[in-house]
Amino acid sequence: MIEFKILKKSKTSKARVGLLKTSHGTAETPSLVTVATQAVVKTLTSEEIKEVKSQLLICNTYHLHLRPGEAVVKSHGGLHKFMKWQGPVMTDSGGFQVFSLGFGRDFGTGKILKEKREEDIKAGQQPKFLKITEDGVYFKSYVDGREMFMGPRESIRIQEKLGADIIFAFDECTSPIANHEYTKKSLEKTHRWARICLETKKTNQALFGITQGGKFKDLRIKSAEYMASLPFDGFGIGGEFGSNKKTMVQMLNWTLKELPENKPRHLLGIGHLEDIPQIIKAGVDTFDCIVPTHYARRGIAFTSEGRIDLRKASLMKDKRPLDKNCSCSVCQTYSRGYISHLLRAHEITPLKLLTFHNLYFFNTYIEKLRQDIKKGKM
RNA sequence: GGGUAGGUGGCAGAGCGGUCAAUUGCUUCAGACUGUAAAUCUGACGCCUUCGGGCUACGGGGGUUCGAAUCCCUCCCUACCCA
Repeated sequence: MIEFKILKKSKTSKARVGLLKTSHGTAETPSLVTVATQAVVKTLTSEEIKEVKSQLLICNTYHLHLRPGEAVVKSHGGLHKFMKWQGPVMTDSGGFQVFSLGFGRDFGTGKILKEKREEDIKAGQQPKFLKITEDGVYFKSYVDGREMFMGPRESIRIQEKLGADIIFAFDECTSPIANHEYTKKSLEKTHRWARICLETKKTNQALFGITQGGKFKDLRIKSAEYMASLPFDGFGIGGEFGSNKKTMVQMLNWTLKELPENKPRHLLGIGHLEDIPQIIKAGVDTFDCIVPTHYARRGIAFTSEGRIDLRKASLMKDKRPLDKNCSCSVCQTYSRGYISHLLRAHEITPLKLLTFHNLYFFNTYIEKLRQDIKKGKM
C-alpha cells in the first residue's frame, strides 16, 4: 500500500508538495520518475541511481514479460531485490506498447504530434503489427517473433509477480492522429479494462488507473470522471497530448480537475525540461520521461544554459564542465572536451557520464521547484 | 634487372565502353527524439548555379571510339615474388 501526504499547496497554482510513502521508502513529490524499462536505468548501477537523487523508478511490464519473464524476476524476490534498488518502484502496464508498437510505429508518431498529418485513425482500424480486441492485445514479440497476448488480467498478474510498489492499469494509449470516434471507443475499452484490473489484483500493491481522452475535451473529462469514480490508489494521465505545449497543459487541466485531490497523479511519459514547471503547476505529482536518459545516449547534456550537443567537434577543446552550476560528480571531474572526445570515439563511458549528469540535473532542478512551492514562490 | 598484381572522391572499397559526379561502409557536417523494439534514425557530403543546368573529375600524357573510370600505347608510383 501507499500513503500520500500533501505537505503544501501553492496559492498561485495547482502545484503541491507532498510525500509518497511506499513500503520501500518515501519519495518527495513532485518528482521525476526515472525510467528503468528493463529493470535498469540504462548505463547506471543502482548505487548510481541513488547518487543522481532519483527517488523512484518505473519499469515496464511488457518488456520484462518478454525478457527475462516475470517468473525470473519473481524467483529473485521481485524487482527491488533483482535490481538491488530498495527505493519505490512503479511498473507501467504495457499499455504504452499498444501504441508505440502499434499505430505509433505505423505512422511514425509519438504522443505529441510534431507536424501536421493528413492521415487519421478511424474507429475499427487496426495497427499493422498487433491486434487490439475487446479482451486485450495480440503482440508479436520483438525478441523471438512469437505471438503474445496481453490484456488487463495478464498485465496485472505479471505486475503482481514483478512486485513493484505502484502498478498501472492496462490501457490503450491513443495516437495523436486518432479521430474522436476512435479515441472514444478506445477509452471506453480502457475503462472496461480498468475495472478488470481492479477485480484481478490480489496483492496490496497500489494500483493506478490511467485516464485517456486524447486532445478531446469531452473525452478527457469523461475519462477522468470515470476513473475517479473507481477505487484506485492514484491516477496516471495517459494518451496523446495534441500538437503543442499549450494544448498539453489545457488537456491536463481538463483531466486533473476531475481527479480527487488527495490521491497522487502521475503524468505518463512527459517531462522535457521546459514542460516540468507547467505540469507541476497543473497539479501533477509524479511524471516519468525518457528524455534525460535517452538524450544522454544521443550525446545531449541538459544544462542551466540549455542543451549541449557533445558530438560537436567544436567542443573538443572545451575544458569547462558540462554545467558550471552543477555539483554532480561528472561536472566536478570531467570536461566537455573529454566527453566529446569519448563520444566521437564511440566509447561507452560518455553515455554513462551524460546519463548521470542529466538525471542529476533534472532531479536537482525539480528539487528546487519543490523548494519554491514550499516557500510560496511558485 | 625480370615477373605478377595494382593505382577511383577525406579513408576503405565497388564499378570494368554509354543509364557514372561514380554502389556501399566509415569519417565529417546538420537535424530529430516526451508511459525507451532507441549507444538510434533522417538528411547533406567535387566546384558553381537565376536550381533548368554548367564546369572539373577515377595516377600523368597520348590514342581508339559518336561516347572512356572502363579498351590500346607510354611514363610515373605502390605491393609481393624471382635474381
